[in-house]
Amino acid sequence: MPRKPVARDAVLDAYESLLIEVGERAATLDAVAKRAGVSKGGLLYHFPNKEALISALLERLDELAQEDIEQMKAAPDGSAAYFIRSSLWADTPMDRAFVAATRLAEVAHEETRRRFAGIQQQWLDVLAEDVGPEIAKAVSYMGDGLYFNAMFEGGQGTGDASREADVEILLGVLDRLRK
Amino acid sequence: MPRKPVARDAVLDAYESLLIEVGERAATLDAVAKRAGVSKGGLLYHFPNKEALISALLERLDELAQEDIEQMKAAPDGSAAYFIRSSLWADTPMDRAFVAATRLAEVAHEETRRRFAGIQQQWLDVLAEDVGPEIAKAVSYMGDGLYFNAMFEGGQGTGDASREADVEILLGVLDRLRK
DNA sequence: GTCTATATCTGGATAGAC
DNA sequence: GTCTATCCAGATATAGAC
Repeated sequence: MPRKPVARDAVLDAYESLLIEVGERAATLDAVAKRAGVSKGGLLYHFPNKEALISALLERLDELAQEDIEQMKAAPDGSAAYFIRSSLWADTPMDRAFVAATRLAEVAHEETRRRFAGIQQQWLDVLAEDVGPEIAKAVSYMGDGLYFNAMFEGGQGTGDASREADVEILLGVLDRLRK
Repeated sequence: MPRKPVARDAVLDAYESLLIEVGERAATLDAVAKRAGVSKGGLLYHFPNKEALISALLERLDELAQEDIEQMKAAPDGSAAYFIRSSLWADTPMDRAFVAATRLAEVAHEETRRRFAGIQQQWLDVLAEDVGPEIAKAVSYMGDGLYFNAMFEGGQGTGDASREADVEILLGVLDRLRK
């Protein structure tokens, strides 16, 4: 099994962090290299160009999303409740990869959008098994709304208790809909 | 009453369109000038720098948002239903200004984010009058989720009937919650 | 594998002619 | 008011030394 070099991962982590913290525009190769503690040349050895960096990020996102879907399916109180709870920023590897990728999608990166659509659809399918197709839509949109709102407010959704309260409210709404 | 020059509006329209269609990154002064049919120098006569362009866009957004809030309050079947319906991309002046501004918010433009938060809060207040604070949250998030999803999929949410069906579903869910 | 130096290009902005 | 010409900074990417 070929082990990936650590420097490569460090670069990818740095790129991800910068996308989250300062946005796509400021996540330059210079900034990424500096954050990762390598030179620009060093960075470009691992990722020949910026697209390669993006591709690697999307690969990572897909892997983490698959794991997340499994977790969701196995959630004891149902995938819908799991989904709503996980729509809160928790700084997990999945959250980080997802938000980072979102920054790219906004910049009209088509490949990124396609990936999102795929993940989205899988979520919806799992939700439909739990609560049926209609409520699945409602849950899916609520979760997305929560997610995007949290993203907007402070770069990294810095610990605001109000969103957590909102999660409780949405879980309450879900219960009402289940009946 | 001082009439604003048409060229100025043309420039602003061009900037808005480009933000929607190609994203923040590609909405350069060059591109905006070309789209508006003026030279870069001509553009910079009306807007001395890019920030001025952004400010003007946010002003426009605020004006349109205030009008929208009034419409929402006056909606015959309640503000919640109005809100859900208006979360679909309809290529209205309001939609255009909103989505364009979203592109900036993603790029971590703080002023833009503040404006969004303000509008968001006003919507929530109006919704709460209609359906109470809890359901207001649910409706708000569903609407936002719908909005962002539509935004993501094709630059301008090019006429897909499936989202319209989703609106009907969400209206149905709203009815169930109202009881 | 990683670094330095450098080439190339593009975007934002200024200066001044018309 | 609008244009052309130009400057400057910063971003991507290449070349080649170590």
